[in-house]
Amino acid sequence: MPELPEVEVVRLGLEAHVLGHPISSVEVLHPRPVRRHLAGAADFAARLTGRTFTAARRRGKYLWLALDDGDALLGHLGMSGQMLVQRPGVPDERHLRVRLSLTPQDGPELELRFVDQRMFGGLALSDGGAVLPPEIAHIARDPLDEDFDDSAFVRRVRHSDSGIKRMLLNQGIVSGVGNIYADEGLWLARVHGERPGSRLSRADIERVLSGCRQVMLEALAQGGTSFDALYVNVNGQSGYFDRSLKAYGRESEPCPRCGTPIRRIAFMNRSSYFCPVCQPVPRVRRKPAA
DNA sequence: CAAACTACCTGACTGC
DNA sequence: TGCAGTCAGGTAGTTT
Repeated sequence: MPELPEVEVVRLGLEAHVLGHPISSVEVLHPRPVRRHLAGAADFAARLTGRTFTAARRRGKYLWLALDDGDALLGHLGMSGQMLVQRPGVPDERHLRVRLSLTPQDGPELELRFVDQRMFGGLALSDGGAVLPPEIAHIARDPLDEDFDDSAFVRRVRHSDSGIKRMLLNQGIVSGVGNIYADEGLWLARVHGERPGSRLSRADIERVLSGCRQVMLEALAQGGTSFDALYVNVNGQSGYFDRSLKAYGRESEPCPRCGTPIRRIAFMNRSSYFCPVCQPVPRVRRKPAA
């Protein structure tokens, strides 16, 4: 499940491999991943053909490839998306959805392939989106962005009665954090995800932020190992998941800090994992007497 | 107007 | 063996 670190690894791989090579053809094999391109698949293909990528950028879990004329190819990996850089002739992946053929001035042809089993992700051509696509103007900066405003985040959290995990997952407040890293960051900070923002101290919120940063930087360090071989590791998977998670997916296993079994609860149609001792469940707030 | 809910998708897995 | 049901979860759109 690609969250910020996985998307950043993909961005680094794209930056290393696809910039400066004219797009010679575009093939859309399934309409759904280009559904956000309202003019349709044929227009999507026609408008990309002949153009060249000049930069690979990211905000949160969105990434985009700037084009030489100020537009951009905007992408999101959704739940299962991958960007693969392949030589032509390598057999198509089972869930290959879009193929961009690139023709470098010198050197062999390349393909940028968008592969996505579940098709929650997608690609679109963003008019004027080279610097920041207008389609994602509502997406907040992510905690690894040097311009992320910690004190504004703290203020916003403390002015809301929403649970802290809900706010971590709200990409309009802070981007890049998904269910997995939210649980890990909260575990590191020893804060329960259902504690209302308004009842957290400044220090609590700062610990949550730094917890999220820590776990995302660790994942990035593990996932960003080698992408200069072809058959790029531009795939939205980091080796982080199985190895280093402390809480997520570890129901009934001992908390690495105190040994208490990790608990799982339903949350927003998904799961939350936490240590009931390190991260005490907030006392249920009683409604004011009528 | 913010918060909460639902649709979108496929494949791995579980239980009968 | 087969098949229905459940789960995974980011985002946008809808409802409350």
